[in-house]
Amino acid sequence: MSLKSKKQTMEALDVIAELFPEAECELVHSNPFELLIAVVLSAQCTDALVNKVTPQLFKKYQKPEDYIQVPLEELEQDIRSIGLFRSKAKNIKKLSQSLLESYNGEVPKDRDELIKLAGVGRKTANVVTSVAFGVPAIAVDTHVERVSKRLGICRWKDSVREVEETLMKKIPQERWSDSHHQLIFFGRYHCKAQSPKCVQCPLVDVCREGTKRLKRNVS
DNA sequence: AACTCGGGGCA
DNA sequence: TGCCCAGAGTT
Repeated sequence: MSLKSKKQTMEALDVIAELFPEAECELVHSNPFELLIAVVLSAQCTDALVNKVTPQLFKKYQKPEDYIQVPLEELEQDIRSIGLFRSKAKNIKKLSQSLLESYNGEVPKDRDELIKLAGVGRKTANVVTSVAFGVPAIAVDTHVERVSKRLGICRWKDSVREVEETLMKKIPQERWSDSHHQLIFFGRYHCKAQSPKCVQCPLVDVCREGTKRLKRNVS
């Protein structure tokens, strides 16, 4: 099966953009440091869950120093209602330490620097650079990966890195950030992992799974 | 490449 | 009440 061309990819993305024209980062934050913490917290849990703890959290902790000074158990307690809180608390303390030691307590704008921080991987680094600093980037999370594969924008067997590279090749740079958010919204609310809304999907005929699902009478 | 980590949310 | 969701780190 041949890969979808640039033109076909952009046609599909235009349809998605029409469905979610207002798509943007859903993590509540008011500066790059808060965003970084929010994205680290959001690993393996939903943005909605993170948004429940961050208002109180950001009131209590504003600077890297605040996270360094607090006992680990207390920070764990403050984020207990979201998953993986132990490792996340440890990572936030480590990350804050690195920020102070190597970056004067500021969040670095360079993706390769961000990725060195504890708890920060490709996805987190891309979100922070693009949302906080306006650097064009495509962060590949499970939604982006699933949608890209179902629509044939990339190959089934592609790694996260390959998905990212393919998307960057097929999408003009000025649309990276918008498309990234629109793909996430499309995956989260429409092209869901288990129960995608194929019946009302404008892209069924393009999709590798859609028509099969409809024939099996799966909505 | 496969496995682990830990909760909330929803059927 | 048990299944589904969601990245980074480790081996």
